Amino acid sequence: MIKSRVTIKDIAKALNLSTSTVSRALADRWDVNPETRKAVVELAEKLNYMPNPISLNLKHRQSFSVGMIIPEFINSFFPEIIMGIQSVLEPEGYRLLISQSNESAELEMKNMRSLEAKMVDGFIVSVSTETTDMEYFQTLIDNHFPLVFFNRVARNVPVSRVIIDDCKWAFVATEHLIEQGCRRIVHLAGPESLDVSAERIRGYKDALIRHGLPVDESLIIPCGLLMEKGILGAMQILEMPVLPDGIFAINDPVAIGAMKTLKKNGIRIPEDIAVVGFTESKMAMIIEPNLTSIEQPTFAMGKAAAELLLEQIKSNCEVTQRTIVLEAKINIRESSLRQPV
Amino acid sequence: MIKSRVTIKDIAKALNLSTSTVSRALADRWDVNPETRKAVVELAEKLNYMPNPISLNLKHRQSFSVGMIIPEFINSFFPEIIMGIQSVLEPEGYRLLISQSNESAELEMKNMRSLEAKMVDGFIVSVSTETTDMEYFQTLIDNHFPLVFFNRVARNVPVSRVIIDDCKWAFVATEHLIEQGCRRIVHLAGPESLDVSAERIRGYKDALIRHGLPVDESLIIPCGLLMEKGILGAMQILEMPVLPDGIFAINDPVAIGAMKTLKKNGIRIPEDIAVVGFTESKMAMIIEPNLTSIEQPTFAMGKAAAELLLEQIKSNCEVTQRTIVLEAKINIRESSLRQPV
DNA sequence: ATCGTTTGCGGGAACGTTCCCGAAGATGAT
DNA sequence: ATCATCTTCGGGAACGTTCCCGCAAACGAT
Repeated sequence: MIKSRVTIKDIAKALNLSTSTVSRALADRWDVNPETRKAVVELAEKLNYMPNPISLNLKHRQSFSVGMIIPEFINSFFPEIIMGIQSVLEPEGYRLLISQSNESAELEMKNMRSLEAKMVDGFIVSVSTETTDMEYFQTLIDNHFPLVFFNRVARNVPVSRVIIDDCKWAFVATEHLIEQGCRRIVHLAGPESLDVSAERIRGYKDALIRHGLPVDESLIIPCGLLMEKGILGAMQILEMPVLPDGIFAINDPVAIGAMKTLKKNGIRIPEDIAVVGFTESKMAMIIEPNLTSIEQPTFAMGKAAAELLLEQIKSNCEVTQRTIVLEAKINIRESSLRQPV
Repeated sequence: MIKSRVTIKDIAKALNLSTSTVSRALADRWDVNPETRKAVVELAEKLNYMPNPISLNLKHRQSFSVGMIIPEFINSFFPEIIMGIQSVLEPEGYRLLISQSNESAELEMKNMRSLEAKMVDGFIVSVSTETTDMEYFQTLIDNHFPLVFFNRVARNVPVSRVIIDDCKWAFVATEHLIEQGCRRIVHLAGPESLDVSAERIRGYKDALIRHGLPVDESLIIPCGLLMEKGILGAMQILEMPVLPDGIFAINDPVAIGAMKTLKKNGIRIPEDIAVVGFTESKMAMIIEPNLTSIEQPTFAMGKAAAELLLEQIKSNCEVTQRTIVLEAKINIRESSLRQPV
């Protein structure tokens, strides 16, 4: 490999200077003759000198890279968050190492250990559905290792996080259905292990109670996060003695799976059953009727998470445990529109 | 930051050995007393010693990371490829640094230079639609810098690539429409700057000719890659004096944009116009009717690209210029099915 | 002339690791 | 007993950079 880059030594030798002086000249220090500096800078330019980042890392005992742990990135949710993170990290000279857990706690742990061995300066994490053991995270925190959770946060761990108010927006989604005349609303719930699932159930119940509707636990169907689960959920709905007139789903794929199944069984949406999803996806605009959904500020979320992490890294890891709650919004579309707003 | 890791020195000091001996013991060299080795290994284990990758990088003058340049990753196409790449790179101890060009040649260049400064050991690239200047790539090749293109390859550059036979599969898609009885087939074409666009046009024309159909240049509508472009394309179609009876689109988003517009204008799919997309996406199964599409072997593509690159890196960058052509397949669904197969 | 002070530069250690080379002590052969 | 050989280990340079320290020359002030 002929990748012998120009080093500071080459410049020093060419100009008959010491490496120290060249280093200081390039760093724009005061104790170097303006003419010397000029010569150094010009030669560096000419030779296309780029400082070797690896040796700098060794000096600083930092890798200037951060590890990201996500469950998947086939849906556009996490890619959009990554874009937000990169927009902060890139200008600051940090690299992002992305690692998928495929919803497996074991792989999640393996990836984190691997990234730790690679000396990342911090972690940005969205936990898998399987993750229950918080010991490792706790150890990181105890060692003041920079760590930020987003979206799916670990329970009972004192750590910085970037989230939306899932309860509130589940409330908004459910309330919207009620306003559209729904009186018997099913909730296709997420995995129990996830904090967001519980929060959204809470918001769903709150909305029912607020509007004087009964909370019927049998209307809360544990589903999951995938489209296939939505199909299964819809099949359970079809077997109900009394059909519901509204569905609030944990996310868009589940909502869409349910819609496909219901439609196939001759149920009209939104006339018979109105549907609302969560976490805006491209698919919402493609399914017919278009899906009403809660839109999360993905880019801003990534941005905030990265900023929070950099703050921790740069502040020599003082314990700046903070929770940032971002705003979301509801996109009302045909799947829930029974009457003009 | 209390990230003082255990170093080889710590172990040496604790056991009253030299760093050389500890290094050799951990590297399982022959010239070290079995008892000494045992002591070293055990203490390393106990102290949870992890070799500092940065100092190793400095020694090897390699960063053990590869840069990836992609136009976007909101669609699932590139994420799936990334997964394929990671499956190869991870076990070999290489990191992947992903960088988006947002279809901008300028940003693409900026990102590549930035990654070069970070001393990546190679590049895996899918060029942006804007990229026309191949000089930089040529320079890399001249310097024997490890480089692999996939999917969207640079023209006229002698370099390794991983692709599918776009011409062939465009042929298959078009032929399928012909077999379904289509006689007047529109092609919603991709950006002219892209190699794949030209290849798919060629395959489209070949199929028409092979089946004795006229090639009408006015039926080739330059579109782009986004759903919005598909909508515009469909609007052009609607203004045609004679409507076509089939559409072959450059990709799924364009096909779906077109379908939505056509449906809105009362055109039945596939009865009036049959539609085929390209590069299988999740959306194909969601749009109604479900979209017939050409499915690319994304994971295998990423895997092959990574293997090709590692081969170049490890072989000290000998010029192993190779082109790997992978198989694809057609998924026939309702959007093109006029008669049972 | 003598003494501080400024200005500009170089020496060398350090970051954590590997690896070449040499040096002991033990062992074997003559 | 002598010498070659094997075994086991340590010294030290190197990777590219920064940074602390010290040193010399030039300068001004006394």
